[in-house]
Amino acid sequence: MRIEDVLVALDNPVRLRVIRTLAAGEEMTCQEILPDMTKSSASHHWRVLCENGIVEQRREGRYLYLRLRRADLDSRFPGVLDAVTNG
Amino acid sequence: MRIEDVLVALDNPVRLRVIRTLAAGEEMTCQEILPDMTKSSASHHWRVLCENGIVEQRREGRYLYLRLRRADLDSRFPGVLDAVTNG
DNA sequence: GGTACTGTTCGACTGTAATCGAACAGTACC
DNA sequence: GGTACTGTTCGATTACAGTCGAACAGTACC
Repeated sequence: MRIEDVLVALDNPVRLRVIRTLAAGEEMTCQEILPDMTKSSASHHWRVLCENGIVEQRREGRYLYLRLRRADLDSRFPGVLDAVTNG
Repeated sequence: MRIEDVLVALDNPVRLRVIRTLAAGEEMTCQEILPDMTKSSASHHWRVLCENGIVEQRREGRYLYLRLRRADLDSRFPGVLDAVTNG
């Protein structure tokens, strides 16, 4: 988990919104998080968030649940996630 | 000082290198920090770093000294700068 | 004033990320 | 099997950031 990758994922208004949404509650389905966005665009952001270690997925039937990797991020880069979510 | 702006400034390998260089020592002249880069390109990065609150400038004759705004960043977003500099 | 230096600004080019629609794969349910 | 839904992948378009060279502004020093 490299800070460079985390920063790539964080430097985007859509992904920042996703992270803040996930930080507020528990795991959510993709459509719950970005209902207004095209599925292809949203899928692109899921991939970036996953590959860069911000989020992990859980498949349940045809639904995909996203969950913030808060513990991993807090232990590896303490303060970063708080800075993002607290503004 | 918004976290969004800070993240924009941090998501770039050149600027990350500048920040780490400045974090190691004290204030430095522009040319000391990026001796290998075109002046116009370097100047572009100074502007981003300044406008987004990462760095402050001090003019001395024809030299420009850059200094990391460590105290401001640490108090506003504790942990972020450490995450960047410590890897 | 003239020369040498530091950094800025401008225009142009290039590469890449974000976006979309359409086609697809997988699952659920009838 | 057929239909409906979730999310992925592909190709194409668009917008923007990074880069460069050239011209410029300001300072220093002779």
